[in-house]
Amino acid sequence: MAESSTHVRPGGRSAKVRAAVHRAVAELLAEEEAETLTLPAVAARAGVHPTTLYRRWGSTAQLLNDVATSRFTDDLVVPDSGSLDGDLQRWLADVATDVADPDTLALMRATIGSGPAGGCACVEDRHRQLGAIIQREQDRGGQALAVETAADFLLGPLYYRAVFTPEPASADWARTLVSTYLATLRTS
Amino acid sequence: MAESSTHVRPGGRSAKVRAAVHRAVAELLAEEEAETLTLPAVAARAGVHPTTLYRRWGSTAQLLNDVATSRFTDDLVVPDSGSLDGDLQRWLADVATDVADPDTLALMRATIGSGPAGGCACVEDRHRQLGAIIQREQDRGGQALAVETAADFLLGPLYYRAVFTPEPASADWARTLVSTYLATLRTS
DNA sequence: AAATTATCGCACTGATCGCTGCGTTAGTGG
DNA sequence: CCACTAACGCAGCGATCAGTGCGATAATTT
Repeated sequence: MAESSTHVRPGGRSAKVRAAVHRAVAELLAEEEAETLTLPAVAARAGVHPTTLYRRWGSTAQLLNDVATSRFTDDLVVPDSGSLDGDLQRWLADVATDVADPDTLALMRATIGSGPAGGCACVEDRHRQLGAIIQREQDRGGQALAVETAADFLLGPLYYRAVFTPEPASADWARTLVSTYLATLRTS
Repeated sequence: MAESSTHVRPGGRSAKVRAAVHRAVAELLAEEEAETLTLPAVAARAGVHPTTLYRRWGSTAQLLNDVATSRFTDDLVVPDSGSLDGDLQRWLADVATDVADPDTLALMRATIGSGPAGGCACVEDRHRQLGAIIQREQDRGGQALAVETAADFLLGPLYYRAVFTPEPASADWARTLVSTYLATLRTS
């Protein structure tokens, strides 16, 4: 409603505040328990007045959602290795490395706990990237894979290990996972 | 430290308070956002004085961990269907049904967000059950499977769907997952 | 049955959170 | 360069949270 009347102002200061707040959230989650992640605490760490946070984000849930969406959305274009196998190996290894970082993991946990939509914000972009890889294979003349099924078998175990087990998966493990998955496709 | 001098007292009242508090946590998580899950709020819902919660649990993180451990630990013995396939199908379908419940999901999200050990508390017992099923197959003379790998392929996609996607998996989908997994084992 | 002690309820205090007007600063368009 | 307005800082106000002695209750032991 009235989307033309609200002039968004992404200029210097707003962007700077936003970046400082995002960094503060990441830092606090990295060093302390999620319990202490309150708006005044984030404001103090970011060197920003608490009022700003109450106005722009309103609650820690919305703030976390914003941070997570921003953090887990990269314009990264997966390099074309020429084959589906190569593309998936490289991509999933990168994802595994990213998820293995304790700080990243802390952000994911907090975001998941902030609400029902929290989990989606963490993997939304990964789904998009996986879809792009599969689409590329299809354009190459290869088989057409279901994105959902591929996500279940590739992202599923990866994120499961990260969130539900004491130690996350490695990049090598991710590559093995891709090989196993593709082998399954050939035999079925 | 002096573990023999502190007599644990699981008698009537303590157990009653504990049950009321656990129920209150589940109720509040089911109907409200996780943000409002504070110790006084839980106490009010449970009809218990807040002081009791501060003394026995100390923080919402520890309380959630206790509730989750209790909730996701059932002495349920998986019925012996005679085959690994049957055992797994039945068991994973039950797990899927359990995880598909919105209230259960809310408890899981909150527990994950409460700390690094939160996720483990949710699946610890599932791992134990899976191990028991695999051990039974081995005793039957069947193949010896790695529990970790089986968990990756079975629990992984299931919990991934539940936590990271808008709608969780169904029992039928879980059964299909078991079939696919066992087929993979035969061809490798 | 009486003594013991773990556990809970009550009253109370400081600290902090969530939030709201109001003035000021700094990007944006003419 | 100037007007305009979105965004931020400041001061301050309830409300609630986290935590602490102290007495009462009830489970356990002797």
